[in-house]
Amino acid sequence: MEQTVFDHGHDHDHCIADTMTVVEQACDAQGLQLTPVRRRALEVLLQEHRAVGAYEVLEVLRAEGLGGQPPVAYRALKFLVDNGFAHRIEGLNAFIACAHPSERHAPSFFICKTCSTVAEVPGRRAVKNLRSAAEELGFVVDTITIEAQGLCPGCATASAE
Amino acid sequence: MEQTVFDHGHDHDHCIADTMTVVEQACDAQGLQLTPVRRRALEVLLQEHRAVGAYEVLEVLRAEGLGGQPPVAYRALKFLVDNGFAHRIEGLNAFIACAHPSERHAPSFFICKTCSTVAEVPGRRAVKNLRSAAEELGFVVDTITIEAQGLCPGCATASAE
DNA sequence: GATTGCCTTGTTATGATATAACATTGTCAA
DNA sequence: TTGACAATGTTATATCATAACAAGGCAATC
Repeated sequence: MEQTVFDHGHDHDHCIADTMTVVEQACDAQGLQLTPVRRRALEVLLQEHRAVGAYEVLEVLRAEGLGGQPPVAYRALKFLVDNGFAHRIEGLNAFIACAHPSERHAPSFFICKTCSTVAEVPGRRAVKNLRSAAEELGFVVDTITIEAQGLCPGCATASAE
Repeated sequence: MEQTVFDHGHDHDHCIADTMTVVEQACDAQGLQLTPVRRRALEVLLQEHRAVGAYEVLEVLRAEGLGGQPPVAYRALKFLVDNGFAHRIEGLNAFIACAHPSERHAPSFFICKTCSTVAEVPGRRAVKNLRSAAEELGFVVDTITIEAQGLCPGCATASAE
C-alpha cells in the first residue's frame, strides 16, 4: 500500500531534501530555471504537509527580500504547478508540494478538516473511471481534480473517543 | 447511457420547471423554506448550463429588489448546496443547479473550457474507488470533489476542424 | 560591443471571491 | 406579550488573484 503523510515516522528533513534534488534534476533536464524565488517557494510548500496559501508563501518571500508583491508569489506557484512540482488544492484555494514530482500522474487528495493535513495519493483507478466516463460522453479531458475532505486516521480516531 | 446537457434537443423550459417542482416537493417534505430569495437564486442557476458566480446571482437578486449585498447571495447558495439543490464547482468558484436533486449522489463534473458548459454525471465508479482508497488509508470521507476540465463534444469537434 | 529577443522579476493598481458581526423583521408558540 | 428561532438586511472587511507595464539579466547574433 501507498505510503502517505498519514503514516508516522517519515523523516521530514529527508523528504524535503530528496524532493529538492529530484526537482533540481528535472529542471536541469528540461532546461527550466529553478530561480531563488521559485526554489524558496517550493521549500516553503515542502515544509508543510498541508496546503499553503499564496499569501503565506508571499510572507516568507517578503521577509527574505525575495519580492513583496502578490504576483511574485503567484508566478512562482504557477511555475511549480505548471511543471508538476506542486499542486493546487481547489477546495482550499491553496497549494501543496507534489509528493511524486517528475512522474506523470493525476493524483487524488485527502484533506483533513481538523488538522489540515493533505495526503496525495495516486488516483489511478478514480482517474481511469473518470476518463472512461469522459470517453462515453465524447468529452476531451484536459485536467482532473479529485479531492476528498474528511478526517485523517489520527483525527478520526481522536474524535471517536 | 446517461443523458447530459451535452446532448441536443433537451427542452430547457421544461427542465427548469421540472426541477423547481422536485425541489418544492423536497422542501415541503423536509420542512425547508424555499423563500423568494432562495427560489430566485435557484432559478438563476437553472437558467444556465454553466456554473454561475455568486456575484452574478447577486446582480439578479439586486435588480429585483431581493437583497443587494453579497451575504444574501452567499446564504441562498449555501442553502441550495447544503440541501443538495445545487453544487459548488471548486475549479471555477461558482455554482450550478443540481441535475438530480433529491437523489443522494456524489457527482462528477465535466467542464468545457471553451463554452463553459458544465455537465453533471453520476460519479458512482470514481466515487467508489475514491472511497475504497480512503478506507485503505483509514481516512473518513465527508465530501468529495471530482471535476474534469476539457472540451465538450461540440467544442472538441469544432476545434479539431 | 551593440542590438535584439526572451525570460524573470519588480511594482502599482485593481478585480473577484467570501465572510464576520451585528441589526432587523417575521412567525409561531408558550 | 414575550421569547425563541429562522431568515434577511447591512456595514465593513478579509481573502484570493491578475492585468498591465517597467526594469533587469543574459544569451545569440550581427
